[in-house]
Amino acid sequence: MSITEVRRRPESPARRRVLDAASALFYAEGIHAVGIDRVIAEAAVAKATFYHHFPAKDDLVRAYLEEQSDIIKRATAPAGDTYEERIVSVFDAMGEYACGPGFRGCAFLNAAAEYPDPDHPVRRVVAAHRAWFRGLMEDLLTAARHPDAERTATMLLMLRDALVVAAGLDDPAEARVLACDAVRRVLKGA
Amino acid sequence: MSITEVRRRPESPARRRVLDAASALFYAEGIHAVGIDRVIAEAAVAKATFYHHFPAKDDLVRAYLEEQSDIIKRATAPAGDTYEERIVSVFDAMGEYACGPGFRGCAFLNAAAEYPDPDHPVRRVVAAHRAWFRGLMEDLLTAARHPDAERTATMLLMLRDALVVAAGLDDPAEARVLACDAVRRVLKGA
DNA sequence: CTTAAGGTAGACAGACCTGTCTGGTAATGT
DNA sequence: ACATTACCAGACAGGTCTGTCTACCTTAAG
Repeated sequence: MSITEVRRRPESPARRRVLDAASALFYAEGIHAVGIDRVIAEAAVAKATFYHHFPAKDDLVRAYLEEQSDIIKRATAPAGDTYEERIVSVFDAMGEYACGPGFRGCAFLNAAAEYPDPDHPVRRVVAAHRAWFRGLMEDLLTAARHPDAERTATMLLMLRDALVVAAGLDDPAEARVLACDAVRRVLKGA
Repeated sequence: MSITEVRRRPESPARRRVLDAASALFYAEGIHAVGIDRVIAEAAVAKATFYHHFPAKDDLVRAYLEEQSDIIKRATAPAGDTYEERIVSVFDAMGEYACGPGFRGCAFLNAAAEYPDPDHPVRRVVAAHRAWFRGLMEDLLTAARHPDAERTATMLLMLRDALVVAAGLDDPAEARVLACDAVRRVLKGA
């Protein structure tokens, strides 16, 4: 499997349709609640084709979460003059997204709730995404010579969790405003 | 179904065993992942007996969450001299519990992840529990004449979510300390 | 031209799911 | 004495789950 090969067939249409259908269904209804038959029907793909691209359902779940992680990483661009503005801008963008239609909490936290084993490949993707976010926060803090970057970065990761959970269960607009406010208070209170 | 009747048979042994087995299994492995057959086998109860006490699986799930909510409410006793200490004590107690064995995040958030419909009875129990916690925080804040009790109470609810999520996915001891610290910063930054 | 890869359609196996039903036992309150 | 209630054992129905398999079609590279 050379790089050339990967480039030559970076994506097959059938695989793309499967991943799109699975992403929408898994996120909207939960992973265990959606069967393979539903996915292949929605994707208009033969069963053999599905199992050709994804040897098992868990591989599809992993691909779904990895793609979500990539999308979020690409869409996350801290903006602002001060380090505080840059950090708040990340939370505000997340809050804005959470106010859009079809938001149902965090795909990673929802998935983790369905996979109890921390060593499961799916949980590893969740852990990797959270580690990425925490690293982003720590980078922004250390670049600004924040006196307590490590601990504060973990707190900001926790506030991320708070935002997506509250936005999924209660009022997203309120969660957006309060999360940004809480971020400012946490940054100031160091 | 008079009060006398309810008092006379407040609990049957078989129902108790079912609820205990279901609580352990649902929390440890997830709700959709555990079938009725597993529950009745673990509870050593006949299938007809189970369906006699719980007409459908969702009734069992609701009873499970309602009992968890009652247990938490009974175990939650804010302690301390200042209002800040009383609030932090609640978070510290939650953090201590999260450091114990078998902790796998918040039963309510995990359940909500598996029930997408906000109007579902299970989701209503989740909403009621969260509303109780937020109300407890608001009461403690208003009793201390906090200038921004309503908004701060919601922030504290969000920090509760942050604590249970982080404790379930990362290091519970660290989550405990950082959550308490974040609570203090949020209270001071009003 | 041949071969390989990707695709379609759908039957099939074997397990597990929820929920119903039959039939019988034991205790209890009236 | 009688009726109700709780409980047990387990068969059963109808559906869904994951995953395998056969059989055939199409396209493109070597």
